[in-house]
Amino acid sequence: MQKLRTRDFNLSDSMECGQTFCWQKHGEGYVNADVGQCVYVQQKGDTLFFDSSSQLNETSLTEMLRLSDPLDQIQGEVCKDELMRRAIQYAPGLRVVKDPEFPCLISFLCSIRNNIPNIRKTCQEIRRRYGPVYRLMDTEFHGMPGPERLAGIPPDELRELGLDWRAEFIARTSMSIVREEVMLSGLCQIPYEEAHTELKRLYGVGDKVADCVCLFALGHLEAFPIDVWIERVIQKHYGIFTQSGKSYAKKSEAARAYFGRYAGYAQEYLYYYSRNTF
DNA sequence: CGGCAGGGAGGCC
DNA sequence: GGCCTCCCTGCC
Repeated sequence: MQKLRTRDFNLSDSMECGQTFCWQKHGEGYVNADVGQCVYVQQKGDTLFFDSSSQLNETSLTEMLRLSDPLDQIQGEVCKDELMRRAIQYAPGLRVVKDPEFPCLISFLCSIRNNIPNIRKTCQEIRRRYGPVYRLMDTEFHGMPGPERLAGIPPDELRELGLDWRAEFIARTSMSIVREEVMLSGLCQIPYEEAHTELKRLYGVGDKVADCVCLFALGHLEAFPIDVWIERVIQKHYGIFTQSGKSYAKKSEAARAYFGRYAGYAQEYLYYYSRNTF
């Protein structure tokens, strides 16, 4: 096990807040097998203990967990009101993750009108049946298959994994990636709006899923995904976000204008806080 | 007046 | 949630 000292970071809050389906609880820590290898991390106090199936340096882990994000500054900038102050206080060590693009995209296609346990289950079923196997800590872990593999599976076969009608989204989106109709790599270097528009060209990817990929995989920290929970928070506390229009685009744009360049972090704090306390 | 873009509503997957 | 279709509105 390697060691990495951290500050202002809480692993379990970051893993359990609902932002990632690439990381899974394992023993006293969490495992991510979707990065071309298998990575294990656990936290004791301010120290992270980590291990991996091939090799992983501190820099890579720092990127995956966004440990270099200036959290003090971020929280200072998004803390615009009393509710946000409480939401930050509820999980001050919560950081946005940086998950790999394709697995993140697939997991959020699985999330469409689905509950978290079932999202985890269906994602894991895809990994178990089609993904590469890694060995770590005397245990086998399956990672998310790549687009080439997924595109070759008949939608009906995917459907039976519990994916139902989402299978069509996954099959067609995977095919589009294989055909390079949309280039996932590269979307982190172009502006958020352009990446969002580009992602929506994929069949099954709408405003919300595109924002999740922008935030959790591409590092576009201004992305503000609006799901039913965040929508409730908006209705109850941020009526101002609906003043210039009730469409998704207008509301998320208003949230970005209000919270600023780190609106995605604000969304995470609000999401986690509201789901666990309201 | 017509044509057409944009947003809301409902049904279906 | 996303897609599709229908319908209303607003605009030049």
